Amino acid sequence: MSVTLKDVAHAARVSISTASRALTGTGLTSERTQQRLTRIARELGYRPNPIARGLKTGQSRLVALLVHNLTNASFQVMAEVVQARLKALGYQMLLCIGGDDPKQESDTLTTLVDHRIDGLIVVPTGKNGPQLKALAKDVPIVCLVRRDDATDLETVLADDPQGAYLGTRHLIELGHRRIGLIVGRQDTTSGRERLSGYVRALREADIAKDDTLIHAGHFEPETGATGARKLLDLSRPPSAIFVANHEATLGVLRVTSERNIAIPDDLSLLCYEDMPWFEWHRPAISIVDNGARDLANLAVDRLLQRMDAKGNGNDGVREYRVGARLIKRDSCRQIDPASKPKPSIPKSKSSAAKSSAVKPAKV
Amino acid sequence: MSVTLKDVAHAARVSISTASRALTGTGLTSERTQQRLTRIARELGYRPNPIARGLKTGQSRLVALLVHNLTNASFQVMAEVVQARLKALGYQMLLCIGGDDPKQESDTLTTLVDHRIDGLIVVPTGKNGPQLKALAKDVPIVCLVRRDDATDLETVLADDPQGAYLGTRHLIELGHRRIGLIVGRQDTTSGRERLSGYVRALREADIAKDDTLIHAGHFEPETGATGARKLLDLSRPPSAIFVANHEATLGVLRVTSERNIAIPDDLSLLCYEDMPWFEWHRPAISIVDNGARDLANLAVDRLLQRMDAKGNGNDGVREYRVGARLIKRDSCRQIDPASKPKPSIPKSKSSAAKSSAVKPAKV
DNA sequence: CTGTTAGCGCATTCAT
DNA sequence: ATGAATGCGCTAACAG
Repeated sequence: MSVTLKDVAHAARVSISTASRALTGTGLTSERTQQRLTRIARELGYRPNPIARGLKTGQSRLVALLVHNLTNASFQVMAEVVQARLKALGYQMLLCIGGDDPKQESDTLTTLVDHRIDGLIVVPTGKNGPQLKALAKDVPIVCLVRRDDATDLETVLADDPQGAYLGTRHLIELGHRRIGLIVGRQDTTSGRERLSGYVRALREADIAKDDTLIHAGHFEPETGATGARKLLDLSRPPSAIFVANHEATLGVLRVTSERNIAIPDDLSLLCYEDMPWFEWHRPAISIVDNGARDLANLAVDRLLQRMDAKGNGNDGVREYRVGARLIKRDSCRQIDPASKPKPSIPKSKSSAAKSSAVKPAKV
Repeated sequence: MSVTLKDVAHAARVSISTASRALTGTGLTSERTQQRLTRIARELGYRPNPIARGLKTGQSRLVALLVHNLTNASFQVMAEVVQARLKALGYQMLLCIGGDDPKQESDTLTTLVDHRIDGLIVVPTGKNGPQLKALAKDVPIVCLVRRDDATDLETVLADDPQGAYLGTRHLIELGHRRIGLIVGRQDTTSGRERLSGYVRALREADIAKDDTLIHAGHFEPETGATGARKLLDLSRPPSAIFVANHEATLGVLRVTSERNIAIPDDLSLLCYEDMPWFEWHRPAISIVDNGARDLANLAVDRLLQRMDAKGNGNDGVREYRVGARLIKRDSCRQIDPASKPKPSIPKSKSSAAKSSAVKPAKV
């Protein structure tokens, strides 16, 4: 069917191994035969067979990306970035969707390794630590967005503590003191860290943390609906809601829409992780940007280095953070203009808002 | 590193070929050894090496899906559906993003074939017909969403003529007579067909087609912005706009937002292809649903059959259509309540609105 | 610098 | 029903 190395060698009247050497550019052939072979190969339309090569070398030129879904805009961006970067390097991306389900994740992981993937970028569920750890011996792995605490895998995380802090402080600076928080499951890295950032901002502003204002739940629209109702039904409802659970955003909007709550007049709304339509929504929704593009790029960088290093020495850095950024649009308003921001709120540090600030951080 | 067939055979004290036969379930082994080998293989944690198998069989258990991007909600759905279906059958999905760029498409196609993919579902740019045609000799291919006119490949299409017709008729029934259309490039299947559906509905209602009301352009938000401005700047602007170019929707919304045009009070808006947030937008956006899920499922069905058939006989059907469906929400309003819908407008045929109506259609 | 040889792990033909 | 032998296409020791 297709032309093989043998055909090329035959046509060039050299041995098959000379052909191999010439075409893989090992530099172990004379300049002349090198060029001659390259030409002949091109003329014949020779394309190396990655399967055969893989059987010999144990590599596949396949790199897998395992994410929870493609509905989340961050995952979309990551998939596009990873695919583009890898393709440029001659790798193909195997995109897998795990649905944040440990069972699926586990199954997928094994078949991926079966396929002898050369590398893996995974958003772990956190429930397959042991397996992940075991696989890491065979293939370079970097975790993305979430950490799997049962492993010591290299991990690229958003700076969620900082992002949630920035967002909350923004609301405080606008005069809000009762700020509802809808946040993700507390058994996930981002869920915990965003809560902690929120708490820190509150503390700095001397605002007592009120647990009735905090709603943690699964990464689903329904969580947002439930949370929003709970918060709005409070005897003293919040003047602002910080939706730090991206998936929950739609649910929150449904409730405010149902109840005819005007944003930002009746309620300020700040969300987490950008989506294209946030900007076009009326009012445009202010957000904390988690830097999905930077996250993906960094993950690829780290993976490539591991793939090159071939298990040599890692430099000891196990965790990387990508800066978050506050993007003010029109869904948050100033209230209580009489009272100025508390003096206890420190002024913005210039570095805090730079999304390009990618700093390795040993944790 | 990993346990091979040889190891299993050795442990079971049989030849390697017996082990192979037993484990692949060819039925050429005794029931007893069959079970014994299966057990031993499991105990040893044996996993067949797809690379080695592939070298022998010429198959890879890899199926590729080539789409333009992951921003388009339809492509997201398709990617998720295809991945899920394939995984259930033991295939891995290779997701490629071509950016609707012929060069990228061409490159991607060749590397995919290099990797000996077992099948391909592609949303063609339409500019690589010859290549696609050539590849089709080696690997089963089905086109999705768009047809490549230079080939006679099996193609799964949305019923865009019908969808655009339904949408336009809906607006007409609401009393609109000047209906703007923002539609895709006319060198694409969907672009042409949606325009034709619009024209047909107009004709049936005895409304003269007005070319100043039609704006065709690239699948980008910018097209929507340009088109909307053009339409709204008309001396007699339309009372409704049908955005049949999905990507253009955001651009249209930006313009209506900028100009403070109330929807549906000042302008009715009907869009094409659903997105999660359309439903939560205020007002909720009425749409024509192209049935992305059905499209993907049908494409997988077709591909699988081709992969099984192994180039035997195809049944002669080259083109399949998946029904479109009108979903009324809140972005279109009745105008001119005095004048009832023209008698010339035929009543809805029940079959027309069933998205599950998947009917093969020889074209 | 080049040719010869030997597998990578598996499926399969040919014997038995 | 099973074993021995062959080769898929390629790379890499090992010789010259």
